[in-house]
Amino acid sequence: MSNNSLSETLHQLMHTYTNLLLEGIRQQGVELSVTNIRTLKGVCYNPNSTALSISKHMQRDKAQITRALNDLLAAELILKTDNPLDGRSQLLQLTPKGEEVMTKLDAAEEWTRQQLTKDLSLVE
Amino acid sequence: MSNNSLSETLHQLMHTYTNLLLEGIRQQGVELSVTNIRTLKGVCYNPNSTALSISKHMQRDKAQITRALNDLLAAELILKTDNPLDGRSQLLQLTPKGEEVMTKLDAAEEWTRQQLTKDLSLVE
DNA sequence: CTTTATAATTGACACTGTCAACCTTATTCT
DNA sequence: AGAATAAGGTTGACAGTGTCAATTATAAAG
Repeated sequence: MSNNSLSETLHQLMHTYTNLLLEGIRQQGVELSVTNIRTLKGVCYNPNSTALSISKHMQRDKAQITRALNDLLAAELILKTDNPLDGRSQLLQLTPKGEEVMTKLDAAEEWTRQQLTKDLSLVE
Repeated sequence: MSNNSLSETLHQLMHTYTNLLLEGIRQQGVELSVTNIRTLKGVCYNPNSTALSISKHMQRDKAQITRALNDLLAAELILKTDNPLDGRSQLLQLTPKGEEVMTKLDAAEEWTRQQLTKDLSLVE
């Protein structure tokens, strides 16, 4: 009768989580897509990262990373500096504004986790 | 340093699972998108379902359901019959071909679950 | 110095999710 | 009954995500 497959459970969980996360992010006054946020976090947690290192570390398509980084640059959340070791790539780092956003994201993520836990506890 | 947030974990899990699932589905010779498959399963597990009942049961946008049902109709996996109780809606059911695909999907999903478990066991 | 490999970018496309507008049929209210 | 309102379904439009192939510029190898 009802469908309790792993697949459906995961999709539902992801749907719920993503919408909660976006709500939390908007509450913090941040106007970024989830993809861009993940990329920003990638820059934050990988010092001296390049586009490729983030792509590999996060197992995401490098085209996607390039576009996300452009958005983050336009929003002045990250900086690109020439890589002294390789003229083809640039090193990435957060701007102060990027750091600010990161703390807001941490708060949003923690709020989301609490909301999700709350929802789950209702299921018991 | 590294990013072990719930958000990133969920995204990675979903990415891995979806790709495995698609691989399993293709192995079974089925050429449907995940969305269409989920909708087919919705029809299967909700007898006498209508587009709206599936939309509500799966918490998905009814526009999305309409389009998925059209794809499933075109693939001759489901049938629409006039709803005798409401001239606005139609009842949905699987065709024999749809039933066949469902058994393949069950196999694909089980295979996917095993692959995922295998991957997880490697992490220990 | 030519060939080959790598970092990054760009274009193109499929899939997913969401919202608003719309059409048709039911229902409700006088 | 007839008008107003609600509900089922469809369509159009768009943002976001993921993937692949081709391209450009630089580095490394022979």
